[in-house]
Amino acid sequence: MYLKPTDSELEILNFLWQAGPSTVRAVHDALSATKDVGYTTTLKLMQIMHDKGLLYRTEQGRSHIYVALLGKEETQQNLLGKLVETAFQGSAAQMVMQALGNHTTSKEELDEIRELLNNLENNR
Amino acid sequence: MYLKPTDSELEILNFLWQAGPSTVRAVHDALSATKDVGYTTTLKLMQIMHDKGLLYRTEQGRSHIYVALLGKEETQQNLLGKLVETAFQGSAAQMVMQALGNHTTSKEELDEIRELLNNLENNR
DNA sequence: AAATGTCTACGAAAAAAATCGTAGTTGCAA
DNA sequence: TTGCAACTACGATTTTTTTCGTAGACATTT
Repeated sequence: MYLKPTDSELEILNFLWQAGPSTVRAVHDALSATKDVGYTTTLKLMQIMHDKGLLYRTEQGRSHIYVALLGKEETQQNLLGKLVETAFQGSAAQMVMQALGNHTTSKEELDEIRELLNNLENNR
Repeated sequence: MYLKPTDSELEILNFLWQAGPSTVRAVHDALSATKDVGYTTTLKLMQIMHDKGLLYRTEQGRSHIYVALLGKEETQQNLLGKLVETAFQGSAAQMVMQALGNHTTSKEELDEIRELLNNLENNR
């Protein structure tokens, strides 16, 4: 069964996806750069995530090294799917239109998307 | 300041967007078709949403008629923007690719998106 | 008029998330 | 060896969200 990470958990996962296996200290230092939060809060969150099976950890001297057990793409997929369902009545296209219409997207990115569209239609 | 609706609140908003001004009864009947929840729960939620300024209401005899104060597109935009930021590092294109790659989208929808892409590039 | 049904209001509890203080361990430096 | 720094564990609290029971008001039915 899939467990939807909370917003705080997602912040931690994001860091771990980008940085790879990390200590609580490393995660906390990164988070506290943008957010006012105590060290033990981050620690506790990561402990809870470990309990839930979202993170794996190994001992490293007197500290722990944590690793994300959820894949980045897998998680993005889940969150996205949920949003499409709950806020866009299941229409991914509807959502895509909104996203493209209102965010600034470079020509390169648009081209990339166009290519994807072509592939999708060809493989239909 | 924008208030992010919770998941339950979003369900109610969805109904109101689709059905227009409605009584608690109407909302509840719709929700309870797919979800097991008591009438007073729906009532309370809508009262809270009213307190928060998410819903407007008028008296109608001994009941109330509720109207969504948040626009549908505006809300979709907000939720989407937040997801792009928190789960896709701000890249809408990245998100679009994931969405299109993994959801079933009809040829018509794909064509519509392609057209949007063309317009976007032309107006650059 | 009495009983029944349908509302709202309101308080409170339950559940889920987030926050943080304190205590205890261990390594390292003075 | 004493003290400081960096960890974890854990309990408790706070905040947010969800849920629902009870009470009171007002129509409608019998």
